Amino acid sequence: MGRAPCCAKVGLHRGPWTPKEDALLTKYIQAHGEGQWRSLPKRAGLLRCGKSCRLRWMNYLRPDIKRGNITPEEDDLIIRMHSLLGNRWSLIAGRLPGRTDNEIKNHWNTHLSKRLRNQGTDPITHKKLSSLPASPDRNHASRKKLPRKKKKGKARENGAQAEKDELEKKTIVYLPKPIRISACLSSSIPRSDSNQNLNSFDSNSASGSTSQEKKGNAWGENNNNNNYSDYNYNYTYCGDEEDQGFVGLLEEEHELVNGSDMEGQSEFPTSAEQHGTLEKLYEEYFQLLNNQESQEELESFAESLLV
DNA sequence: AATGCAAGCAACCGCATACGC
DNA sequence: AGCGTATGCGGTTGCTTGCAT
Repeated sequence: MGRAPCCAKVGLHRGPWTPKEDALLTKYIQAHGEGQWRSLPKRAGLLRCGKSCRLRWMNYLRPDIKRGNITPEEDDLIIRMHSLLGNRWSLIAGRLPGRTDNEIKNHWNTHLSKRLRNQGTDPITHKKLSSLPASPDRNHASRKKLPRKKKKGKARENGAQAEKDELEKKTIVYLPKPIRISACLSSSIPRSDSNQNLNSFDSNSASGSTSQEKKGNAWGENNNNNNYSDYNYNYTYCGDEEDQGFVGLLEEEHELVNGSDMEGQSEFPTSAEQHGTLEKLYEEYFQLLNNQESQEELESFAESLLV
């Protein structure tokens, strides 16, 4: 179906944001809340496209964002989550309060994948690399050797995608595709009312959240009663084939197994508790990894990451 | 001090999907 | 049911910075 570009490209600013633009955007969102990204720039007096505003806000300006200093614990959790979820950066970010999907993605591409490779682990499959040369790294080192081109675009359909497809054929790892829960639940939550759920946004909740959860309080009010329901809202898992795929994925992690009661996994901690979120999750996962008795528990843990 | 290269990261782009009409 | 719009996500690009030569 035809689709209008997200913005008229003419006359709009691009590239790095200036402090003035940041201030305008912040001020506007403080006053009016998030959402309505398309019309926001105009109302806020910004010469940016809505997409750009959203991204800037989500990845940089939100008050709850932690920047830099990714801890070894976070690293480890990212690696483990990646082994379960693949490149679902927003889902991974959703379990790391204050981290954005972009930050995690960048961190992965620049540090973690490299580290895994150095440790003899394939960063894509998380399996031990054979003696074969490592798969080509698509990050800077390799890319910089090529002349810079203005255009990208269909890269996915071309070389990169072909390479990826080839890899997937070899590894046969079927990842579940997250879908919006409203497709599965009869009582869907309306999406674009910027005044709804004002209290549901946890100022410490992760990025990668949907507009739904982000509406409202980004300013630290209502820090009690926080919830992470956006993932309940946004992602559920209701495909049979893909279920099997996911199980298949888990089965490849043979050592995985039993552990704690996963009841309540969908209940995330309040902001007061969030400091322990990462630690708890990590511990839970670690227990599962080390307990060889029940694969089901691990599966349910993994599913809880999606639901 | 100047230059080139690599790393890091912010931002852009296209696509997928939900939703409203 | 079909179409158009809004939003979110992941892949990719390109600018900035730091380091090596």
